[in-house]
Amino acid sequence: MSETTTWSELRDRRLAEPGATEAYNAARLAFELGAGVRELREARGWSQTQLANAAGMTQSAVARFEAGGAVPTLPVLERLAQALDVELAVRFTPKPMAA
Amino acid sequence: MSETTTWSELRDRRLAEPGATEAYNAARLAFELGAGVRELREARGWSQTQLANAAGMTQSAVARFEAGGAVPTLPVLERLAQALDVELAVRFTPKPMAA
DNA sequence: CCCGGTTATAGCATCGGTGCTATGGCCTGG
DNA sequence: CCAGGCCATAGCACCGATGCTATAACCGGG
Repeated sequence: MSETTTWSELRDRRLAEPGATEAYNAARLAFELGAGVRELREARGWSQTQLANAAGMTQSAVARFEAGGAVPTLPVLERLAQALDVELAVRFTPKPMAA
Repeated sequence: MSETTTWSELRDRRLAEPGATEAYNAARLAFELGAGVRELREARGWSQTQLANAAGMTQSAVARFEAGGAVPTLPVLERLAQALDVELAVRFTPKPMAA
């Protein structure tokens, strides 16, 4: 994740346009969720294949998701949560304090 | 909808088939999120058109969303949250208790 | 009675996530 | 060296959410 990747390019471009931060935040969410799933999965000692099987998908789908390759949809998140035996919480919370 | 088939019927039916609860939960999430957005919007005294404008979408999209007509995607939720000046929280939480 | 504002719904095009198969690289154990 | 398990990626078809315009229903005030 260094400056040589297209990541920073994309981010800067998106941050440049006003009101484009949402897409960036969504991508960020995807990445964090992927990392979270990976943690939960590894904590259980499962392989991607096992989790995929439990969640009704294939290993490639799990890999893509954990890599943050796409912003996941709520049904998929729900299935993963169910497979990992955790609860998926999606809610609007009052903003902390920032600008 | 409330003529012969009731909500609880639908729920029970879906809960009956194994592995179908995810889709049901996703739909439920869509509905709850739609209601939540409606609350936040009305609390600000905004019209669907105003919110749509602020969120970079059209009134019809907001209406569809509030009606729970489709399971929203994370980018859309992020934009709505930003327009409503709230934070969108999506996370996996340890399950309270089995059911 | 018409008009402006608001919400709901339909129809349609497009974009993107999902699901799948297949493959390659990597490491470990036999 | 070879076999097997694990992960990453590519390519593709399909489905569904999104975005749009247009329209209907409703209600308020002029």
